[in-house]
Amino acid sequence: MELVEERPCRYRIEPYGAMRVPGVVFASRDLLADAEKSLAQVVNVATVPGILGASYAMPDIHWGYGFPIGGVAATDVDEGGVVSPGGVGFDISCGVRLLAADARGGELRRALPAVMDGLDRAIPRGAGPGGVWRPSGPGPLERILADGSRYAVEEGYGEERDLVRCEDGGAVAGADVTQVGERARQRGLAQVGSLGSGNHFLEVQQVAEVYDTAVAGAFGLADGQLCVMIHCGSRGLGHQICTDHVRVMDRAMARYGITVPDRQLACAPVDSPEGEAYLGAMAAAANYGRANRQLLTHAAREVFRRAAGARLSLVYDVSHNLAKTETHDVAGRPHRLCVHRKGATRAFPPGHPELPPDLRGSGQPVLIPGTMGTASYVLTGVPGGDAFHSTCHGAGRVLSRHQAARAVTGKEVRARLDAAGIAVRPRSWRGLAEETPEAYKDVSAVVAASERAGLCRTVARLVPLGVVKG
DNA sequence: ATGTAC
Repeated sequence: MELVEERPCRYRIEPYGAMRVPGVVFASRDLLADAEKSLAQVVNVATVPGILGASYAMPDIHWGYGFPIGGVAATDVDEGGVVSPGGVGFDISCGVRLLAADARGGELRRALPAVMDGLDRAIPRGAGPGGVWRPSGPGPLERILADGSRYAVEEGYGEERDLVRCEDGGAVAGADVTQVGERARQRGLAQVGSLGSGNHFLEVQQVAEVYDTAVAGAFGLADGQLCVMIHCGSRGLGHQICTDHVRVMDRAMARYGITVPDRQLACAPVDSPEGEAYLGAMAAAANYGRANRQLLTHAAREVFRRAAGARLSLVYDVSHNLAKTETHDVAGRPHRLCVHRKGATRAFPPGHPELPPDLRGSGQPVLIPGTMGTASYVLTGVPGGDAFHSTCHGAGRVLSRHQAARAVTGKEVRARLDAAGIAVRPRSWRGLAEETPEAYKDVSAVVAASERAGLCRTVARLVPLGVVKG
């Protein structure tokens, strides 16, 4: 694979074979060590029908199902462009929500153990069923799928600002609940308001450094401020929807004369029945994901109110696993695109019409969850942002779960976090070992490369005080 | 990521 360095942190793979567009990789050489398999996936994605611009990879690229994680691919809806479930990923609408407390870290130091104990009891997590809210039947679940966190707020689990500061105002349009299968519903019913496992977490954090005071202020953040970050997705419901629709598309591809170099790139035209069915189900899963984060927000707020007398206000909520219909100028003409972001975060620039009025001047908040025990970042979109206004989403694994669990025990990880002054409330020792920081790339290097590549600007760095893990 | 295998 030949990577041509166009400028710092921007490499190009010239089209060859069935590639319709080049590959463009934003990263430093260091971050691309051992990236052979995922770069081959960048090349594969460049062959999908209707792809426009390039097959993009973010600095945190790693191997995924069909499409790389850290990949962005936009297809032209009006030119036979396809949608692919593999371009979104199994955890549909996995994303991050950041809340700012009306207190500085130091002010709550004495209350922190009680807050952590409260969160330990209040936040359902780990694999399998269990959530803060059990819908009373199919009716309420359908409302969650159709209206996302708008429904949760309507039911009393939030406030108006929670919708203003959430991507898409709390709910993606176009959810089609009839495309959510029975099995997905069954799995979803039991998991509303739960973290899940793996790299998902709820952290109590403190703003450790502000790089742009004005933008941070517009977001509602200041130096020393206490925050809560929630990283989770659509649990078994999104996973089941992905499984179901991949199967349908795998069978339908031949009918549309589509050939792809890897069956995991299964796709269908955006305007085909299969494409519309997937997008309708995907939107429903996205709404489930937002409602999930909203209900966890409510649970965390109750804990902070009781244990510390503190309020939590939403900074932003943004997904990093989603396909969106967006209009972008390409070669001087607006195109209606299906933008797949898989392990990549939308990063709208200042002035973008879809931003709420109070964020128009600053750009969209981009939330980057760090590895357990390390920093997380708040970034913002920039004018002229490349890759259809997208940037990185996190650190990215370098050790498999098995390798990580062999390298360290959960108790060792806990001891290290304790020594660093970070309170951890794990669900399992094994899970803690699998998430040890050395299993991941350095999130700071990922963020630095993203900024160097011109994809975003760094606004603030947050460090954890307490971690709630699945 | 995921009822960590259909």
